[in-house]
Amino acid sequence: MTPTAVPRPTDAELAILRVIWKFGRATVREIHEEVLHEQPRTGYTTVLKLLQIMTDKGLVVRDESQRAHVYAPKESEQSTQGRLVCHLVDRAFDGSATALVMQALSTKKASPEELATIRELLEKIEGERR
Amino acid sequence: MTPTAVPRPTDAELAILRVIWKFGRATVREIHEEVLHEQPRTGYTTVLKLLQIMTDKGLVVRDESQRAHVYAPKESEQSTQGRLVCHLVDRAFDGSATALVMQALSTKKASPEELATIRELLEKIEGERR
DNA sequence: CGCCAACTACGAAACTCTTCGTTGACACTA
DNA sequence: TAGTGTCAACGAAGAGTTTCGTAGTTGGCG
Repeated sequence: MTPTAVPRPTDAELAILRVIWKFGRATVREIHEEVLHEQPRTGYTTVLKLLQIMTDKGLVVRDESQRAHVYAPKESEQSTQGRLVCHLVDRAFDGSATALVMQALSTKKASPEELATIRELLEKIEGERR
Repeated sequence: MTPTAVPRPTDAELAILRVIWKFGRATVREIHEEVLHEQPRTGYTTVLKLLQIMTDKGLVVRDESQRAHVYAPKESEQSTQGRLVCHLVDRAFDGSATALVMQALSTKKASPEELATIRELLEKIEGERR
């Protein structure tokens, strides 16, 4: 099955996607070992099964030319994150991305450097408005 | 059962929470009619069942003094949103709230007024740093 | 009182998510 | 070639989510 629209990844799937994004491409074993750092109680076959499901869903693509299959993301990290943000905004913030931004800024601490980066982006957006 | 920690609401639960937040408190019928505007194919008993589950989970509190029970949020809208944002930040943004903010600002459009509001918050945060 | 409408409660079905045990295939090596 | 370790595939179990049909309860009214 090859769905046209890439679905939202689940929590366990995201844990795997984070590793694949980090490495670019990786085998099941590499992913498994990396996942163990975050979730020490994860079985190898659990990761494998997830990857098979994710391949069916179209979240990752699989290179089977080697014995140890190599997995790569189908979509960029940004695209996936964007979809997740949109979903949360619609679900919990009545469609207002600004409300989410305010919430995020209030809740979690950002370093001065990060604040400066956000400020730059703000100015860039405001600049484009004119 | 009365769990100590309030869990994250599911998607269907959030649709109901949005209505309750909007009204402050509401009966099943009121919630159902409001939900119909967004999800036209939702049965009355579906909403009722969800509310019963949400009561068990501690997402809402129920006033049974009237025949038509009245539901109210257990937690504020902000607290719930904060928890959801934290979860997404951890799951998909490697713990960086800034990355999520950047993504949200890039993806969805904000009005000049909203941008100004965000800018104010930024300055307030930067001010507290000193 | 007896009926109707509105309401809650219950249980089950269908579906997804997550996990893992088992199996069989493959390759290296002694 | 027989044994050992690594790998993917498969199936199933258990939990959670979502939906809704059905049943039982309650209040009001003729």
